[in-house]
Parts: sequence; structure tokens; C-alpha cells
Amino acid sequence: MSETPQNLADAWPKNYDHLDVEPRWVKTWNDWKIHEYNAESAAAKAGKTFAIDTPPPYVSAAHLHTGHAMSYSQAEFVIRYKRMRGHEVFYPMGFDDNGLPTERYVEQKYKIQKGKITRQEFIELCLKETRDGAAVYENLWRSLGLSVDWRMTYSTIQPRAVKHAQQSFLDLVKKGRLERREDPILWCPLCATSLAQADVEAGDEQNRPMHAVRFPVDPATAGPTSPADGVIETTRPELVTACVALACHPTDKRYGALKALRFQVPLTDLRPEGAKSHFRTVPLIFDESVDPEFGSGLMMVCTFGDTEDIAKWREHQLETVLIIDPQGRMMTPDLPTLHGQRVHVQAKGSGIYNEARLAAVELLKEHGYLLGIKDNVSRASLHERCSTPVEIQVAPQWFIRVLDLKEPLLARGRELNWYPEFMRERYEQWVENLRWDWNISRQRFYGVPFPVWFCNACQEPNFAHIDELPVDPLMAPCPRPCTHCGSADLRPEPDVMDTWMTSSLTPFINANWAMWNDKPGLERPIQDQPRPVIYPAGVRVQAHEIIRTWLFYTVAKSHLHTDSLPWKDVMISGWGLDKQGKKMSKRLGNFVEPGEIIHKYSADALRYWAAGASLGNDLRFLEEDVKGGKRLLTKLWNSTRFAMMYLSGWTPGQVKETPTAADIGIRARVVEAALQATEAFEGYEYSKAVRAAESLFWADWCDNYLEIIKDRFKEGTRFSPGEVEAARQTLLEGTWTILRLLAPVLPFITEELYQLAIKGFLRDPPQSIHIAAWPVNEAHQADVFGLANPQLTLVASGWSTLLALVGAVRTARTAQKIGGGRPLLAVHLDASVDDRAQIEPLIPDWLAASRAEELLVDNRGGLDWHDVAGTSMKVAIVVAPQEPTA
RNA sequence: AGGCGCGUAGCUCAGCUGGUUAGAGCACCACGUUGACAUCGUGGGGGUCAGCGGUUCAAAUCCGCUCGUGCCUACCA
Repeated sequence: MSETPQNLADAWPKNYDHLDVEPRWVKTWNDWKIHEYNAESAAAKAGKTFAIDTPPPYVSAAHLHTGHAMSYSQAEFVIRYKRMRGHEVFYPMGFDDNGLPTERYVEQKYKIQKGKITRQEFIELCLKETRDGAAVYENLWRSLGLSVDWRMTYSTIQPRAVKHAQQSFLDLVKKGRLERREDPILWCPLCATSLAQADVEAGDEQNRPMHAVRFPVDPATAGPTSPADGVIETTRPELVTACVALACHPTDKRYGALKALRFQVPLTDLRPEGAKSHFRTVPLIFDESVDPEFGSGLMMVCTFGDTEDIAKWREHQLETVLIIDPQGRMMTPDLPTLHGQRVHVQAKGSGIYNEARLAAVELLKEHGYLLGIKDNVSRASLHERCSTPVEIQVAPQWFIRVLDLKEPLLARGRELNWYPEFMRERYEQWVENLRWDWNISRQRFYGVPFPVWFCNACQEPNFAHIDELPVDPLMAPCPRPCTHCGSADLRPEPDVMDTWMTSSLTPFINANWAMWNDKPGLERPIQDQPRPVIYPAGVRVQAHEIIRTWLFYTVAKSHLHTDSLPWKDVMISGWGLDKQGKKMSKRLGNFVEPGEIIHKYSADALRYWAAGASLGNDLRFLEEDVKGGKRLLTKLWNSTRFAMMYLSGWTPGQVKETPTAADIGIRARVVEAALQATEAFEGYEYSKAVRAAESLFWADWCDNYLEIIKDRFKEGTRFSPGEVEAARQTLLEGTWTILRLLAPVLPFITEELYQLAIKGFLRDPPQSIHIAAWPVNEAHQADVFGLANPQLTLVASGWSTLLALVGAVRTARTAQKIGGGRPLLAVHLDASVDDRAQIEPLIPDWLAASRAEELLVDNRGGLDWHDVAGTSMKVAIVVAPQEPTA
């Protein structure tokens, strides 16, 4: 040997410096193109392509926290595993940078509002923020070690994505799935746009007082038995003048006899300047859905307070009285104190009422219609982007019909492999509860334009042709006269598409679906080349709260466009929580900057924390857990350094190895753990995989095997050259396997150690550990050590008995306050003849690990006996007299 | 109001296709440092597995009910 062990230990840096190592590998991997997708590779040609679809984050977020780092890491563990498993991996990063989230962000950052800035200026600002945000993200993703092929990055404002969204639109037009309807729709008065059902969330429970309001019976319709008034209860008194009917249950005796009864709508007789006119009157209608027990049994139907109103308005063909404008202002010129008051702005000095409601209550009170107010707890429906209570407006919108697809979409959900399985429930519930077709129109600026012009003569829509995409009708005139009437007078559709219209296409964008029918051989930049082979993708990874949006919409799109699933599997991740268990969020400010954690503890340590969450479960951020990751790195560094003390300068195979029981036992444990990790990864259970590898590494490898073999490398060892060779073989293969098992989670340190320690020993070494073969092969056989049945070998080797024997000596040492380094004169064993025979093969390793000179079998008194766990044997130790210090 | 998840050591969590004495990490206590590692090692204390009832030879694990907690969906006149 050219180097003594001590020299080698000195040659290695004593400490692992992640600040040096991690940036170095980020750069080197990039130079080596380790993560680039290669459609021509052997794996790709063998049909082993694996594409992954991860969320394109809103660049407007620009506030990545450790929760984001967590979920992207979790997806990436699986990606690295698949790559080592021999798949040609396609892993792009996307950015969602159009639509309301970006607009809201820009509005808040620059304190501007739609309508007070030109469309073009607004879009400029959005683009700027988009570019800045994407750069921030990319830096973090790179420093976190995400093995993205950055050439394949997409963003939802790029022409490529716009083209996909527009082609999707046209394809759905062609398939008869799109309709333009003037319908009541969900509406956000703050954002001044329509919304889809998925954009609405339930607000917190709060006091929304119930107002009892008197509706006088129209004298012209009153009969001898009719009451003087109908009394309704409402949480929305500001909508009283939009009332179009009062409803009661058909069997309600109080009203049932009076089918022709009409009521006067309060306040509708008022005119400005104190003038009076006649009341608007509304009919009494009968509807099964009215609960006779609720209040007086009369329900106010107005246009429109909620979906119930819409249903009754449709069914009973009621008139329409709209009194709220698109900006949420009351349109009641006859009631000046109410007119112009806003429904989405809190009234000054009122904790409960908005401006409009306060003014309406005052008016009703003043004119004697308000009979009482009582507290009432309920929750409002809010726009999830801005938390404004949602209203209902009537406007022409583009809808994708989905309500008739519940059954096939449920079937798609059952066809998909869910990890974890129970998350399918969320999807099913959402689909079963769909109540609206998908409204894809948004009255906003910054989004994908509809490829549509309307004819001013006949009002019919004219669609762009697919080969004209992408197109912005606001910038480009319709290339032809109206196809319906021949008029040349056309106007563009001013609305833009729902942002989900684009992000539901991510598997399509990655595959460049819109280019599939291009002429072959067409020159295109790499990110625009058609890739049908990656559709459907292997897996979608996402968090559970967007099952109803991103997952649902993507499944629907794939069903409609390609009559297939968009991916084979879906892996659902949980949330990153703060120390108290609350979801990390920008708004709450309870988040930790991932950059700081990476700097302080390393990206590997942060990833290790992320690997602690079992699949689908939330994970608290505890700095202690990241520290645990750092400790694992240190341990890996030191143990590999230790192995290299005895491997450096060694040429394998020059001596025929004769493995001891310990060698055979640890080899079986290595193989067993490798198989466990493999099985876990196959089911996306990255946390189980890490636990299997970590427990092998720490408990079996470091705490025991390395201790057991130390004696073999000492001067005058009792072990033969063949046994020393076996220890070396085991050290090499064991270290190599442990590094590979941990490589998906700890990409940096495993690469560094592979390059420093292992690479030189391999015959045909891969350039990087991340393209090395996973230690378990296709046939689910561990390649290392060639063990056919690790479990059997493990039992036969007596590994657990050996650990118990070693442990008993350690217990004895502790009890007698004898340090682990001090040699023992003898180990005494109290055992039956059978037991003694059983452990015979373990004795050399046991004594070596115990630093004991000899074994004495007896049960002599006067010794401190200790049980050997799991056996009926006992152990005692005798220490050599301490040499007097000179 | 329905559905789903969770409730296990002081803390964070595994285990939960039923089967030796219920585990890990952190924290705590004691001991131990010239041969990989004090960013450490060894040993130890600590749990009536939320509660109640049932199935079973056997329940943290299966079933029912209750309580607490989180989320999803709904209601929200």
C-alpha cells in the first residue's frame, strides 16, 4: 500500500463543506448535461421514457418558502430514482405567469387597478414581474439540486403555450363542447370578472345577520283570508329591490290557497326628491325546495343572490332585475342613499355590514319594512384569489360543457393510479358536486386571447384557423370576411381565457401536442419539437388542494382532446406547515426562506427534511429536523472517509476472499434494505425508502459493521488475509450501495463521495452517481453481492444474534464504566451447549468487536452478568488491569 | 351537514394487510475521547397507542359509537 491509513485520513478534508461542494456540482451537472432529456438514448429507444408533470408555480408568488421547496423536492426524489432505474427522464420546469394571480400581484405591487391603466401598460408590467419572478425561482431550484432539463422550460405566456390554449379552444369548438351563453355567472366585483366554480372557496364562519322584511300583499290580489304582509328573512337586505318572486312550499296552508297572490316589493315606490310612484309587484310561486319551517315559510327570490335564485328564476321563468353593476356598485337611482354603494367594501364604522347593506338596512328601517335583525352564523362564498364575496352577474361567456360528463370523468378518476389511494375521494366528491359548466371567459387583460372575432352585422363568431395560431384578435384583424354573412365588419373578442385553460394543458405543452401534425423534418428549437412519446406522462405530482382545479381540468382536457388519461399515476403531496402546524403562506408570514436554510445547513439537509413527510401528509418545518439531515451528511462523510483508509491503494481480487459471519450478515442487510427502498420508491413512498436506507446505514453499517471490522486492519490481527479481503470487498460494495440508495434524496454529498471514493474502483464507472444503475435490477433482484435470498442469508448468518452479543458486551462495559476503547482480558459466556454451538461462527467477529482476547464459557459467580437480547444467554466481561500511567 | 385524514414517549413522527417485551429522531439522565465521526459513541429512563364498547386464542392494528383536530365538499331564504 502506498499510503498508510493515517495519511489518507489526513488527505481528506476533515469536514464536509456544503458551501463548496453544492454549487460546484450544480455547475458540473449542468456542464455534463446529466439531466438533459435525450430522445435518441438507448433507454428512450427501448421505450423506457418517463415524463413528469409538476406544477408550474405562479411566478407572481416570488416568495418561495420551505413549503415549496418541500413539495418540489419530494417529486424530485422519485425523478432521480427513475433516472437511476434506467428511464430516460423528461423533467421540465414550467411557470404559470398569466391570469388573475399575476394581475392581482401586479395590481397590489404597483397599487393600480384594472381600468386606471391601459391594457398595454398593464401587460408590460406583468411581463416584467414574470421575468423577475422566473429568475428567482430558477436560482432556488438549481441550488436545491432539482434535476430539471432547463432547456424544456415552458411558461404560460409563451407563444408555444398560447398556441396550445387556443388550439385546445378550437378543438373543443370543433367537438361541440364549447358554448357561448348569456347566463347568470359567478362574478368577482373587485376583480370585475366572471369566475368558474373552482375559483370560489368557502369563507370562514361569521355573523351574517338575518333580517326580517315585510312585503305588503298587493291589495289588488288580496283575498278575504290573505294576510296583510308576507315576511321573509334574508342575510342580503340590499337585494330586496331585486326581488322577482316570493316562494313558499306547495303544501303550505298559509299561502297555498292564494295562488294568484302578489306582493309589493319594498322601496320600489320611492322616487328621488320624495316623489312616490306605484310599487313593483312580484308573484307568489310554489317550490318544493322551500322549507316551510324556516322563518315564516316565505323565501325571497331575487336576481341574483345565490344559485338557488338562479334555479327558481329558470324554472319559474321569472323576470330579471339587476341592481349591482360589474364593479359591485348598487344601481338604484331611485334610492339615492343606496345608489352607488358597494357590496364588496366594508361600511365605515360597521364591523359586519358592507356599504350597500348598511344603506339598505337604513332605508328599510326608515320606511317600516324591517321587522327585526338577529344574529346568524354562516359563511360566504369568496373569490379564492382576493377573498371578495362572490356575486352573480349576467353576461355572455364561453363555457366548456362538463356537467354532462360527470360519469366518464369519474371513470377516468378510477382509471388513474392515485398515490396515496385515498386522495381519489377528493376528486370524486368534486366531480359529483359540479354544478356549473366550466366558464373560461375572464374580463381581464393579461391572459390568452380567444382566437375569435364577432361579426358586427350578424353577431356570429368567426374562429381563427389552427395554422394561424397563436393569434391576438385585439392586435390582428380577422383575416377573412364573416363566414356567415360575408360582412367585413368584425370586432375582436375582448375577454381572455381562464388561466386554468392553459395550465390544464401542461402534459400537452410538454409533448408539444399543437405541433404533432407539423410536417416531419421541420426545423424547430428543441423546446418546440413534437414529442408524442411523452404523452401520456408517467406521473403528475401536486398538492391536494388543487385536485379540484389543476387535476380535474387536466383530466377533463385529456378526456376531451385525446380520449385518454394525461398520465398513468398521480402523486399527491401534503403542505409545508410552520412550527405550530399552520400552513405556510406568504399572507400569514409564517414561512422560512429556503435560501437561508440551504446556506446554513445545505440543500441536502433541507431535502432530507422534506423526505420526512409520508406520502400525502403535511409536514411541519422544524429546524431540528434539518439539523438531523446535516448530521446524516457528516456521518456519511466520516464513514466513507473511514472506509477509504483501508481501501486506498487496494486492488480488488488479488486475494481470494473468505467472508466471516459479519461480512455475510451485513451484505444480506444491505441487499434487504435495497429491496425495501426499491419497493417503497415504486409506490412513490420516498419517506419509507429513506428510512430503509438510513436505518441500514446508521444502525447496521456504522454502529456495528464498521466497529466489528476495525480489528481486521490492526497490526497482528487474528484474521486471515482472505478475511481482510472480504472486509474490503464489503466496505467498497456496501458504501457504494448506501450512496446510491441515498442519492435521490441527498444528490450532492453522494455525488461528491462517489467521485472521491468509489469511482476509481469501478471497472466501467458512470460519469455521475445520478446516472449509475440503481442497485436493484429490473427483475427486482439486488445486483450487489449476488445474494439470491437476502432474508434467508440474514437469518443464517446470525446477524441479529451477533448484534445482540455485541450489545451485551457494550451494556456490560457501560455498567462497569469501562470505555469502548479499553481492551478486555476475556468475555465470559453463560450458554447451553446448543447455544454455544449455534454462535460458534460468530465468535471471531464478536471478540473482535468487543476488543476481547478470549472467550470463556462458564457461569461463574462474582461476575456482573448481562442478558443477551432475544436469547437465554448471558455475558460478563473482565477487564485487564489498568496500566499505571507513567 | 356529509366525506376524508389525523389523534402512539416531553416534542415531531413511524408502525396500523391483527401475533415475541410498541419503535425512530430530537429533548432528558449517566458513562465514555490519542485510531472515521464530540456535528460523536455507549447505555438508560420515559407510552393504560384519545375514550368507550365489540369481534378474536390474540387488537395500536379489524368493527361500532363518542370526543378532539385538520382539510375537502355542501348548506348559507
